[in-house]
Amino acid sequence: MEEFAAVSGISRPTLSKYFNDPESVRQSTRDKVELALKQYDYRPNVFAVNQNRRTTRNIGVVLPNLSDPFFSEIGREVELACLTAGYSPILMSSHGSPEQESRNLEALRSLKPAGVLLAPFGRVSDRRDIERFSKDVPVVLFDANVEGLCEAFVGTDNFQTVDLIVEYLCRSGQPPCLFEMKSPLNPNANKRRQAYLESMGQHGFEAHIYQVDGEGWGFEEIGRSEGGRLLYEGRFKTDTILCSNDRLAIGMLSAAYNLGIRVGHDDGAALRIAGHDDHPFSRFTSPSLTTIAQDYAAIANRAASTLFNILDTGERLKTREETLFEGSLVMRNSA
Amino acid sequence: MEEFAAVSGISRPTLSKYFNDPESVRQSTRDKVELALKQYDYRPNVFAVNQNRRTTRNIGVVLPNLSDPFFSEIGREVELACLTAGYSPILMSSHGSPEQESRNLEALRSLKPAGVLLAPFGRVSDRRDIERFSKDVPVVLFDANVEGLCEAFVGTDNFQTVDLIVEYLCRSGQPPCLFEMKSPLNPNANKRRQAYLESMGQHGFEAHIYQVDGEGWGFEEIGRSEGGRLLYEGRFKTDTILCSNDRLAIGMLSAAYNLGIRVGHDDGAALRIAGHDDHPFSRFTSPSLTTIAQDYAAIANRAASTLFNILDTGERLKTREETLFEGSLVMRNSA
DNA sequence: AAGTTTTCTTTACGCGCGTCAAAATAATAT
DNA sequence: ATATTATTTTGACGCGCGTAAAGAAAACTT
Repeated sequence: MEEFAAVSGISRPTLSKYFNDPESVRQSTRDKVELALKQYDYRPNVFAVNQNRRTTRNIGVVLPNLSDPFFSEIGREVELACLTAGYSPILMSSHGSPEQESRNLEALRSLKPAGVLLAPFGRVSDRRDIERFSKDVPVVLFDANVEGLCEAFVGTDNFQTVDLIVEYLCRSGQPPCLFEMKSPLNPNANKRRQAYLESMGQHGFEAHIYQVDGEGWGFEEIGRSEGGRLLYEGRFKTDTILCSNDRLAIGMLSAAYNLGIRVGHDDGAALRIAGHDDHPFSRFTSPSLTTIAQDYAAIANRAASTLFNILDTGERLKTREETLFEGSLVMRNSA
Repeated sequence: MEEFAAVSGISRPTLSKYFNDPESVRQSTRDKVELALKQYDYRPNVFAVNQNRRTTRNIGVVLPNLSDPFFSEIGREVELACLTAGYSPILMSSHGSPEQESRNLEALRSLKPAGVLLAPFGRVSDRRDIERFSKDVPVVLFDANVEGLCEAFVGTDNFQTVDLIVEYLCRSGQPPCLFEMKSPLNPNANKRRQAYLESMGQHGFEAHIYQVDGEGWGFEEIGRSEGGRLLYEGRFKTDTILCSNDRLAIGMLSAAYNLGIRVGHDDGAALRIAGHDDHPFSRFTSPSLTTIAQDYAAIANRAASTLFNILDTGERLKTREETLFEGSLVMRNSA
């Protein structure tokens, strides 16, 4: 930097100022720097820069599971938003393990991130770890909520979306049963169950909930084996099944196919299956999956901009914000 | 560190030595440090540490597209291998864009990584950028090769895998046609075409290759629209189609379903479809997809250990290594 | 026990940059 | 043209650690 200061004709402290914020120096000097920058391609040493700053321009992006295309897509949106705002996103996947989530936060700590965008596991997350971390670093949650923690939460209004699809299913055929896991990892699943009950009540139909065992992130497999078993045994009270998420639905579609049950909304079909999330693969299932599309982009951008606001003003939010976006019905062939 | 040296009764330089490599100090002092470590939870400042080292213990892991579950799974394996070996993986996705790949390498440069594990785009990658980067940092390629560049390449033997599935298909029914994209981004696709031609020749059958237009990473969509068109027009010369990868096959299965064509290897079926890669979703398609399983774990671990060897010895490989693992046939219901 | 080897302590410098205070300069206002 | 304000320069210190040299201490050898 010393050398670059020499050749650019600008003093080192001013250069330092420039690299921290180009707008903070006079136009004429900015031009000089940028001219020299073209000839000598100097770049400040990341480590030296960050050593002296109390906080960096890094943003931690922590996702529960990158192997799930849902998260990798929303992660991409978030990453992009960080880049656009001049921050450096650091992507971390917790690989389906809440312990890894805590470890990721701990690892982030030493990178002194300016803020963190966290899609937590929810109920399974270690509340204390998240709480402790968010004391030191501003955290905005998205996708899954952890009640009362962190600066803000951005997600989808499950009551709106579930009502949307329940209403559609009731209107177009038999009222739906709900198919879900017995002990959902995800708070959204619980919201959706409540929403289902509420919505069925409003429409004057009896609710039927089918909960199956299964652990971990193998939703498709659970949907296929357990959902298939229920189908085989003829346990569902109606011919319409609303799955708590698309991955369960994908598994159940697979099971139905193997059992020779025709799924769809046309005359020859014996079963309707619907999902939730508009998973990237849901348009390629056989038949294609009727589902609810969450507004990935809106959620990601709002979460990011909420965080950037906190960072810009330099002060935490006085009251915790919760923003819920509406989803939309995606009508395909399975229901 | 000064303070921690005081309370632990160890001099600061020795502490520094300990943190660089705990094995490098005497057992008794190691115990003292670790005892003190429990009471005072001191951790060296990452940035200060890396500022002084010419190279860090960071490993860049660059993948072409995290939205593809194939890559996210192999990425996970690689990450794990790095962690186990005591390195810090830094995951980067190029989001389907070769330009982003170059940008990722450029961004990695300032993090002074000890080495990089790169799954390149292949033909579309910017050879010069990769070449220039690998001059400064040891790079091991995996999944897709870039001829002659970097220290080593680890992947799958497409000639073995394609021959395996071609042989199976020929033996169990009509010989397969090959379905692929016109201008594949990926060198593996080209290898597979060659392998298909070779294998068909060996088995004494006529080869039929169907190449379709389409750009980008929407393989499923291309498989469905273009593959569906070919199916609809009855263009395939045999009733067996080998898709260049699973994602194309998934799209084509979807198309076949929509056209009312029954896919499978039993009597009532009119079409057989096979894929390549054992994509995480291939077991949940309708019907489930017969395909080739690559040995993700072996590839990831070999790529990682090759890199670690280079880092440990401190010297580049004299001759570029190419390691190809064999894949295995996964017989399911689609063929 | 004396000599040898290994490991540790002391002391000191430097990495590349952020940042502060005082002085110098440039831009703007009167 | 002079006073005022905004910006830059000079000079200097410190961040937290790696690392080198020389001497002290501990461990091992025979």
